Amino acid sequence: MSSHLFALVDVNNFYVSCERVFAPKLENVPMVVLSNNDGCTVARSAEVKALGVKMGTPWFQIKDLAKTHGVLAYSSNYTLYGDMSNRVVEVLRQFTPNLEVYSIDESFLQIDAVMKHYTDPTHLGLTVKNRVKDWTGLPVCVGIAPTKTLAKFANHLAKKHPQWQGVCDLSTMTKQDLHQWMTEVSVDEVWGVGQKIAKRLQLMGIKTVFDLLQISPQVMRLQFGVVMERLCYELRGVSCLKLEEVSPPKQQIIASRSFGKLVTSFNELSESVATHIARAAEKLRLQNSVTGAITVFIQTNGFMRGEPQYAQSIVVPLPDPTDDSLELTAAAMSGLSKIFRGGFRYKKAGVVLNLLSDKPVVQQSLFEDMEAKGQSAELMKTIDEINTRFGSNLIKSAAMGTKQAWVMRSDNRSPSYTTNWNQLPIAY
DNA sequence: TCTGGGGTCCTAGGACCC
DNA sequence: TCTGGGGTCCTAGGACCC
Repeated sequence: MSSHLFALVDVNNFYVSCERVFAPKLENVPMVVLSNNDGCTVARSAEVKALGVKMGTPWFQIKDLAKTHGVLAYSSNYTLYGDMSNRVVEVLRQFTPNLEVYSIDESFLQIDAVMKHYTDPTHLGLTVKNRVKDWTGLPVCVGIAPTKTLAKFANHLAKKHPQWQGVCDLSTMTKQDLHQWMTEVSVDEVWGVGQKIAKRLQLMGIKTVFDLLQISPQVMRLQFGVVMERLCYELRGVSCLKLEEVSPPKQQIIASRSFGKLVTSFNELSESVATHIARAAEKLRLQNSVTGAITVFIQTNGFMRGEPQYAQSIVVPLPDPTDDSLELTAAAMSGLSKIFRGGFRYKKAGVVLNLLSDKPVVQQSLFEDMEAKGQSAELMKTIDEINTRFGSNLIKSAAMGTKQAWVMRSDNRSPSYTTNWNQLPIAY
């Protein structure tokens, strides 16, 4: 098996750092960046994190604390952040073309092929970090490991332990040291473990990353599903998640906003929906795409207990796929009129453009068809693997549709196992 | 004894991410 | 009083067809 080496490069406190590049006097000043309507904190400086302010905390809840500690608050400027993000990626591309832009402030680099230019992975990491700082003014941390999930973990360690100067390489670490670090980090820090799963893990007595490492991936598969199974393999150093160099085409475009004030009338809602359609349609044309159906949704403020709640959405199919604002607006209005109810105070409205997939329309399902299309080898392998893992002839046949692959159990309870075709674990 | 069974598409909802 | 916006993937189950 070929072994990989991934580096995750992540800008520290991205939005805050962007603001600081253009206003150096903000360096070391406690500050936050706020979301739309100045509702939530979406970025916190290190000083504010140290005060215990969590990501996403509503601004009104920390206003007093902010006053006491002289915390400055900035409204967000996404144009600026997008521009800075591009600059960082340009610098990273100097190191390798094998790069995945994972989010506005994070990129994965596959670095095995370029390691020969460096004394060790840490050397590469430090070089990356320093060059990004020199060329963009932004501070980054680098996590290096044989899988993406472990690289995430390494990045987390790099951020928490300044003595490493922002670079943490797990690939050359001894097993004992790695396990020691894993016992010191809570399992909810793992990439892919959110609130709900963390809670269930807690109940099972799994508290640290190391605890999770002790459970076999097959067992976790039965309890939690295929995503968790992959995660467990990744923690063990078995790479299941590939580098996604070319970002797949979007499946949907969303435009939505909360209202500054609650609104009650159809007219107010229709005005905002029209605005959202205009923004979404612009994005749509920008990527030369068309939509075959749009979703319109409206909702009241779920935080207001005791207030009558209403949330509804509707899918409006379009007779012909289009990117035309007028047609889309007309469709959206007809949808809105169907879901609008008077007597409620609305907080949010939005639209979703459902993009047409360029995947083949249905491939008739049976296995022989796949054989003809030359897709059976991989499928057979997968079936074998599943049968081996579950210790019996669980799988009878398999098929593939537009979005999913599924397999039939030999006991005819079907479909027992469906999964996104491209997302099957690729290594064991 | 067992009320048809297999195949496909679609939607809703849950979970996660930044 | 005041609680973001934009995405992805996976699964279960209903509708429908023959």
